[in-house]
Amino acid sequence: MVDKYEKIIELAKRRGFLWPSFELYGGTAGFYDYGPLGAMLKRRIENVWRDIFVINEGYYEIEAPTIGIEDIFIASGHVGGFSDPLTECQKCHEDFRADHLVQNIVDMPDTLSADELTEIINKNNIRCPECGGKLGNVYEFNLMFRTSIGPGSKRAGYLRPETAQAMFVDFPRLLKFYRDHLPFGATQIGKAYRNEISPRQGVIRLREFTQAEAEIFIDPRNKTHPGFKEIADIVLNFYSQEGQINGESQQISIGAAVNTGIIAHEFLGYCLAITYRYLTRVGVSPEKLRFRQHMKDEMAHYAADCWDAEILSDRFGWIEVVGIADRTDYDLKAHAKQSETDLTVYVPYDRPKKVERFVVKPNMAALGPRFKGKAGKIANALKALRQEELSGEFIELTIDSEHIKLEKDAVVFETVTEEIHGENIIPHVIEPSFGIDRIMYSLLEHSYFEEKAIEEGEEDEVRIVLRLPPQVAPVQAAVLPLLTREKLIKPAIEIIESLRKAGILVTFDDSGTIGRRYRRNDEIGTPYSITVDYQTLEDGTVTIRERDSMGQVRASMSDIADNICDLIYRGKSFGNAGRRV
RNA sequence: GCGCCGAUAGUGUAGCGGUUAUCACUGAGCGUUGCCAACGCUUAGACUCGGGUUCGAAUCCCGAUCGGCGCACCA
Repeated sequence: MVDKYEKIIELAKRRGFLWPSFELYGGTAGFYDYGPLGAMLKRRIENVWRDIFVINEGYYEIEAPTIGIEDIFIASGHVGGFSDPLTECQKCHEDFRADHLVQNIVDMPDTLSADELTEIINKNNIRCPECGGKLGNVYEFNLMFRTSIGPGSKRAGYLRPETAQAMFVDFPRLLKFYRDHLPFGATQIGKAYRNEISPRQGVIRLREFTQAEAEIFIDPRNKTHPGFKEIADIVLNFYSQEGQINGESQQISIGAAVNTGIIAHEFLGYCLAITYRYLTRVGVSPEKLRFRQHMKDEMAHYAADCWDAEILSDRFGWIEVVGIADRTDYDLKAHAKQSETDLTVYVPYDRPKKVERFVVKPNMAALGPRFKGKAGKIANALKALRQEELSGEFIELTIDSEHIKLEKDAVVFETVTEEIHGENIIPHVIEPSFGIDRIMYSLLEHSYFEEKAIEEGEEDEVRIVLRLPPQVAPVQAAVLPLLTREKLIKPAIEIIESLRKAGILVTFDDSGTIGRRYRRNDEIGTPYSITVDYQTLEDGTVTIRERDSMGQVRASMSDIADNICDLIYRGKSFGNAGRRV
């Protein structure tokens, strides 16, 4: 049985969307090349993402190295947490999580090093749970690709396992760029790398893949979104925590989902909405799309709420293509700690707050000469005292088990009223994270149709057509002379030139019959075919043929580029592109 | 990593120890062709890799690689 996955992969290979990498040398699992059409399709998918997140939401794009230094991934937890301690049975060669094997013997097995785990296994004579064989030395399998920076191996570098970290690391710069105002966001589209143990399923699980991520920094006390009203009525297919327990999803509006607490807050709801708009705009079928909430135990401990956009695929079922999480202040805190840098935002109050503060000022001019080296300690001890303790005739202190008695003029204190104009807060981070490769595969699958040709007397001809949205189709128009005649080729070339000047990717094809050429273009999703015939020579008109309906209109050659641009980018209906034929 | 199955032109396939590796589609060229995979002629193109058995291997055996499925893994 040939399923849709096989058909897509076969088409993708044959027509130049996806090729296994290094195929000449036998290929390597987990790597794919994007061929000429695939690269263009991917670029267009990314550009729609840019249009939404960068241009319309205003989250500027940055570009950081794909290699990161060790500190970053210590802070992010990938150095310590993105690996598992494994031990292999010497007899049956089964791999086991070493920390799981010793969890009944020691308290915190996940804090132990590989060597410590090996020792514990040997001491306690732990054997293979499967066959009772001897277990080998414990080793850390980290899913990051490690390399070294510069000569030697002193400075470790890692290929980034996600694009997100750069936005956290650049936080102080971004904050200045956005002139100290929350909320703001930054995005990145780029490669990420994970050394998967056993990648499979084509482009669904890759060792090198493309992410499009946004990190949006918001005020933790205000998780509303100014654009929420505008999207509140959008109905999505929700698969909530509760829904998963009951095994059913529900169709409700985002507004209702936020009001009833299914979605934690407006900002996440808004991100779900733009994710929905994005995915359907690039060609994902809405009925094969759902938003699944992470279960409590599935969510990272620091996350406030997390939703995945999942797409239904023929072979793999529901696959995760987008993750949308409220990561709270976890990442900024982690980097603040690791870098010993303040990663907070000063947020002014609407009105300054009056705060009463008790201020103690030790009289250092008196304490210094009298206590010499101890003066500092005494001063600090004085500052810690309360008003009652300072108000007596004498002040008594014990410093380093030495009793000290001071006159009351050793210190001045007062209660001052200060105006506080704001405070430093650690923003919370909303992270929509898109897997571009998976999205591209999904929309190939959702765009792929086989149609029975309706010609009479013909055998069961099947028309393969890729119904990609015109704005992401790699080839946007084909120009076809009806016959291979010099007279017809000449105007065709003129048309090609005008389309190219307008930024339209266009192909020329005069090989084979016109029907064959239409079919070739249907298969790669070319939305429009422009055919030059003998009437063109008489009145300067051509036919435009629409991929999906196979209908045709006759339109003027003189403004053909504008006409095609309107069809592709500006939502002009095909019927308005010319006179029906 | 483990187990099972598989790998032949661009694609899909036949061949399962013995000529020059089958067929279809596809691609290219020429002719023909007045709008949906027409036709004729010409032409291009493959046994995943490495060992072994054998007089002889695409075919049998072993290993590797890749792919599919199941297990494990998927912060």
